[in-house]
Amino acid sequence: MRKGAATRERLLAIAEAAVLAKGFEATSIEEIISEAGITKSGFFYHFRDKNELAREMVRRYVEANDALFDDVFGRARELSDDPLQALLIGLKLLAEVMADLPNGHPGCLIASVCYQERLFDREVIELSARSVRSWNARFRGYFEEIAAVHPPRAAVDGGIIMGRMLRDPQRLERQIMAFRSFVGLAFAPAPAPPGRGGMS
Amino acid sequence: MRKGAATRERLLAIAEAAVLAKGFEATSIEEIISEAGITKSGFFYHFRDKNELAREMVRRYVEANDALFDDVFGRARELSDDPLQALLIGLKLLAEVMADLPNGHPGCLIASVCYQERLFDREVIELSARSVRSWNARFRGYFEEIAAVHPPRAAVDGGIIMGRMLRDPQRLERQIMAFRSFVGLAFAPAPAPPGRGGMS
Amino acid sequence: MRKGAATRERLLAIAEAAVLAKGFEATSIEEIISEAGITKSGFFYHFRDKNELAREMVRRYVEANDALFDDVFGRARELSDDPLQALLIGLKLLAEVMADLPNGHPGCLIASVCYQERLFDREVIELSARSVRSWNARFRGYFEEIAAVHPPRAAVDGGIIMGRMLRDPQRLERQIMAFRSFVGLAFAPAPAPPGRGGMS
Amino acid sequence: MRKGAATRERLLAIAEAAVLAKGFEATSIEEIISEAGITKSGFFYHFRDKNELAREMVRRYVEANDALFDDVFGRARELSDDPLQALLIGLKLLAEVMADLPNGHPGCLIASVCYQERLFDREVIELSARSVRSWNARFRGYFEEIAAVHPPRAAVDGGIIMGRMLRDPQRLERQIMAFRSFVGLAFAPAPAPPGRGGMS
DNA sequence: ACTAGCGGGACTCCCCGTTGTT
DNA sequence: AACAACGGGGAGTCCCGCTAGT
Repeated sequence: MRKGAATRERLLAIAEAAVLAKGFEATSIEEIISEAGITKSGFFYHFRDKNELAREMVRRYVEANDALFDDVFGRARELSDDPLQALLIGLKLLAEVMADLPNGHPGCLIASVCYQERLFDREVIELSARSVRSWNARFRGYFEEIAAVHPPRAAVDGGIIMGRMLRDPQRLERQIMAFRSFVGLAFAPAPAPPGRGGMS
Repeated sequence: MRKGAATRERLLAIAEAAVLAKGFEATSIEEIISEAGITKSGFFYHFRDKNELAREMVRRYVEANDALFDDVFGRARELSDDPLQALLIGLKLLAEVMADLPNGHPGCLIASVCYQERLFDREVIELSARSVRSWNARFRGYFEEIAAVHPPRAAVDGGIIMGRMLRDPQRLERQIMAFRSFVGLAFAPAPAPPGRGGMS
Repeated sequence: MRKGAATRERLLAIAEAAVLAKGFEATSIEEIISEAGITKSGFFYHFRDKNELAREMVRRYVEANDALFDDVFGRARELSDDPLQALLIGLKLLAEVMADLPNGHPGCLIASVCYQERLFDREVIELSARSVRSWNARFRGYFEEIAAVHPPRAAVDGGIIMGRMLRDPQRLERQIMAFRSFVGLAFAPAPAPPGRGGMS
Repeated sequence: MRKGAATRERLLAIAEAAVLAKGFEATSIEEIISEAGITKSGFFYHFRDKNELAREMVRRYVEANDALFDDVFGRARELSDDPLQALLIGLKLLAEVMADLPNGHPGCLIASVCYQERLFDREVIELSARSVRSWNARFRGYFEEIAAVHPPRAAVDGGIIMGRMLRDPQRLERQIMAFRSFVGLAFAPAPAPPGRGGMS
């Protein structure tokens, strides 16, 4: 019972690393178990099939990620009462965490899933989509808190990956426009941001 | 010879769609040829092996993408002499192109390659990296032109995917910091329209 | 110990149904235990291996069958002193029993074994053969009793299955000839009701 | 094209022999190909999967059987104008054919299928049922021709196997009753067959 | 510019049975 | 009387690529 849980955890960790490097289909069970030092029977005792492995892998990743975000932005919150300052501090902390990873960020498991969506069952891709939506909600929440204090000057959101994951075709368009307004802000003479009418 | 080129093109198109949906490893030659209506021998007449298919697929994708960018930003250039205005117009045009795609952007083949890098030979991933670098160079060029005219207020660039593709672990950190400065700009003292947020 | 016997009996019943539907090899232990609601270890507590299950299954089936025959023909005997009448009564009773089974006769386990003989150890197929021989002996006995009273007009016995089970290649030939003499009798000059025909 | 058909035929013959000896599930593809002297790839070139093998195997068996019956009873017909005599001759010829088989009748593939029905797809079991029905129809036809000339004295038909194959639970009951009337005929004083009222 | 037929080698999944524990 | 965890060993499927033809 105790040993079983440890084995299971090891399998998930090994699988995650392999999937990030080669994709899900290209990651064979044989290779996972050979690294874990058990046999196929052991693997199939813990996971009924490869898709159950995927499910648990994604679940694990999402949980870890949420915990990290909660931790980072929670600590940031304690350092400043101004929500804008808190977010900026949080992002700085996050950047530091990422910078501390030994060989770069291993990559986003969700993005990997998204580019092989046909391989996974409903549950896995719903899990992924839900997780993306929760990140979205988190930042939207922060922005609304900030907007209540500081008047905003521009709007942002997703990208190609989010558009795929959430099945929202307009998201890419909005994202390009957001980048555009960022460019506008970055180079604009201090006040007077680029308005819609004056440009296209 | 004419018929051959058409068959080859069909194979590449079918393969690209399948790879975007399921990844490269999960896309079998057998499935491509069955959709193309030829036999395996026919496939191997056109491509010596699966990696040559990948190579030509990526080459095709990069060329189409570069042509699109050249077209969009070239036309934008003709509409304004100010490089900042030109970039903003170009991005607007790009967003329109993306919005016109029937069922959303099919996804980025390069990103797909990036998340399965172990599967491809040197040439394919170099091709991809070169392409990413060229997009980078393109925008850097634009930014430099702009900076020569307008004093900049912040700096930008990549993300997780770029970091992976170009093997530059610090890029993610820089990207988070860029997003951070964007947030700083967006809410800095100055009036403007309200917005929502997110991250890719 | 009481609970154990019940579990064991349940296992045998589930196994018998599954074997009749799919054959012995196709009936996995895993599926039996899942239907019985226990684990594999529980199964191996009751049966040392799969062949012991087969043995006990066949033994159980043969015993039940013999008991049924003893009962039916025993009761028939009490109803008439003439052995021919007794046999005819017994067959009628048997037909009634079969007609009362809810969804038809489940099939003959012995026939099933016979068509997968390579899968079983000596003991199982000997058990089966002995059982077939005992049915044979039973009917031969009845026939001899009858022949002592009524002069016979023809002779009968086995079929393909019996031929296989008893390893007697001539049996099929004899069976066809028996059917032939039956046909001869049925249509021989003498009045009687009309009929339809077939063959097993 | 020529070589392919020969290989395919060999595979079918080997498979049939093995299935008759051990059942379908217990007959592994590996063992078939090893006897045929080719590799698994060769096998899967000819049959998409194991069930397609089963389908073609049954189809082949039914065709051969029908051809044999047509031949035997056709020849019998030419030897006598009386349908009863023709059937009796045909059965004699059939018995001779069976007796000439080197090591006894290999067994009935249809019976084998019938005892593992859960393993096969719809098409296979329908094929089998259709074939059984066609045997039935054949004999019924003969009997009707005969009955038109000779007044019949009893009725017959199927058995356990037919009951299973055709999903007709009453068939076994009728079969026992047929055997009963046969016994009655065999031992009855020449005329006056056993009537219903006088016995049960 | 293709096709038929097959080799060789995974990969997923499953299955029977064992060992240690309760 | 039964469970957790795993060993060892295929079975069936599929896939990439080659050769010989046409």
